[in-house]
Amino acid sequence: MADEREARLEKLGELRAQGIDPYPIESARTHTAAEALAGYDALQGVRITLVGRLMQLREMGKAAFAHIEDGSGRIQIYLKRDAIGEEAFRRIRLLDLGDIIQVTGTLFTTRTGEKTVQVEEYAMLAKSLRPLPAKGAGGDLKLFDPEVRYRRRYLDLIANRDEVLPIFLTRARTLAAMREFLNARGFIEVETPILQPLYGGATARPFVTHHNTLDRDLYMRIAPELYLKRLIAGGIERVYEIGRIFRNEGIDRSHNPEFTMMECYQAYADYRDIMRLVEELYAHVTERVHGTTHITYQGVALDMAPPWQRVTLREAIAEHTGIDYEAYPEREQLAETMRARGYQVDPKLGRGRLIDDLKDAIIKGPEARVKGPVFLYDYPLDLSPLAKRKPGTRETVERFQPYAGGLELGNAFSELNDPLDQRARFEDQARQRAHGDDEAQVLDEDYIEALEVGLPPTGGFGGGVDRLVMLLADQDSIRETIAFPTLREK
RNA sequence: GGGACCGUAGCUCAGUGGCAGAGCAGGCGCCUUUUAAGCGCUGGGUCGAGGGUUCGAAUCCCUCCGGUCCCA
Repeated sequence: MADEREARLEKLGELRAQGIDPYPIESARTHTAAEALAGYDALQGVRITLVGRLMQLREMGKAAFAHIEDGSGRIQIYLKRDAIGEEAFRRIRLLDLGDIIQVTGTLFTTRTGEKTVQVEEYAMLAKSLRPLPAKGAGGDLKLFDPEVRYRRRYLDLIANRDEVLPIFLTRARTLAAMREFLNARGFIEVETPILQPLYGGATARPFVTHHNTLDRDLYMRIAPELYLKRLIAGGIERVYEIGRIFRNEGIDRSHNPEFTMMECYQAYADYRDIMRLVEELYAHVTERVHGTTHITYQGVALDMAPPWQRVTLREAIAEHTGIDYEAYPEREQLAETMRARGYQVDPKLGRGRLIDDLKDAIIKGPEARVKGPVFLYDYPLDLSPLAKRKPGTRETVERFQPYAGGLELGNAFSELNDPLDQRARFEDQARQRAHGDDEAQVLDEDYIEALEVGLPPTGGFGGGVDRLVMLLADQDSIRETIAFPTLREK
């Protein structure tokens, strides 16, 4: 047959001609495949009805073996002419791999020892019109083309279920464990605007959209931060939000334009309190997902149990690169020192961004020395316009980032609550923007007004959920953790 | 943004200037405990798209589209 879809359409037509609805409403499952296998002894002689996708079919003249797979797993079925009747047996030729069927019968064990349903009746539940990825060596379906896997994730889940499904289960458990932990500590889950008149809370370019009735542009949020802190100002002392955020930037193994962020804020806390919160949160989530805090990420053993190592950014960079950036207070001095040690220096980047590059050099890539889990803390002020200055310093803020396995997991600080300082920081950002940095943050008058009403001393954290799932599922690409990652339009 | 590599049947892949191939999947036939079932026969291609070089292009060149990896 030239076209398999045509062949399947013909079979569909034959079913209809025989008065059989190929897409009936009713199904009547009594057990899942896993329940049938697990309850084999108790189910002896009991008529059970299972459903599932037809994954294999081996016809043998007057009998046929097949495997069906439901959400719980796979089970073999045996279709014997003498058991199902002449007419039903002839109808087997109208079955195709991929069809979703229902079988009723009793359990038995074959000569080769496989628990199997001896079918008495079967019915079509949904006719499949397109072929599945084919069996390869070992009898398993094969689908390797990443483009097909991401664009048509359903095929990926059908063909690569054992590898792919656990990742999404890890994702679900991660989210549930986060909420469990935060709820238990009195954090209130809230939802704040995704469509924002101004974007803020992070250093990134936004997606712009348009509201027709208001006839104005709105921005997809790049972070929920400024709204969550408004709620803290309103007296909700512990808040968190888990939701999608959008950053108009490149796509690579650790970046997707839309991704999931968890941000939490706690009044009357500072960044040291938040460090303890974060390490306990991550240990709890790891424990819930894996049953232990000991994990392996890309071959590196990590223990997520508190306390995590704490190293100042300055010390970490000095130890692993030999460059003490505090010794080079001017941008050009630092740039010269970096060039002398073989680092590429982007002439457009300011001093803070150069320090950021040094940080990446010790964390990411094959040369990375810092495996973690670790908190790097005390960051340059000009990179952190929403963080509070460290007492006794001029250019350092109370900020930290957790890292594990080379992954940047989040960002936290003692929140800047001085409205006058905040205004000055925004104005500095505006100057950086005027110098061509289109990721610099924009001044948000309404947010400053909230600070003027009064934001208590507050510690906050924002963490990437997708990256945490990468860590916990031992995946090296964020695309494996997102059901439908962003791809170019084909 | 730069570089390298990849795109051939439903899937996984060979083929690198001379008739478009294999395994599995599909179709037909045989087979009543098989399980990568087996045996026999068999259909299936815009070689990502467009342009160029050549007597001749899946193969060489250019542009574009999509993907992967590395770098920024």
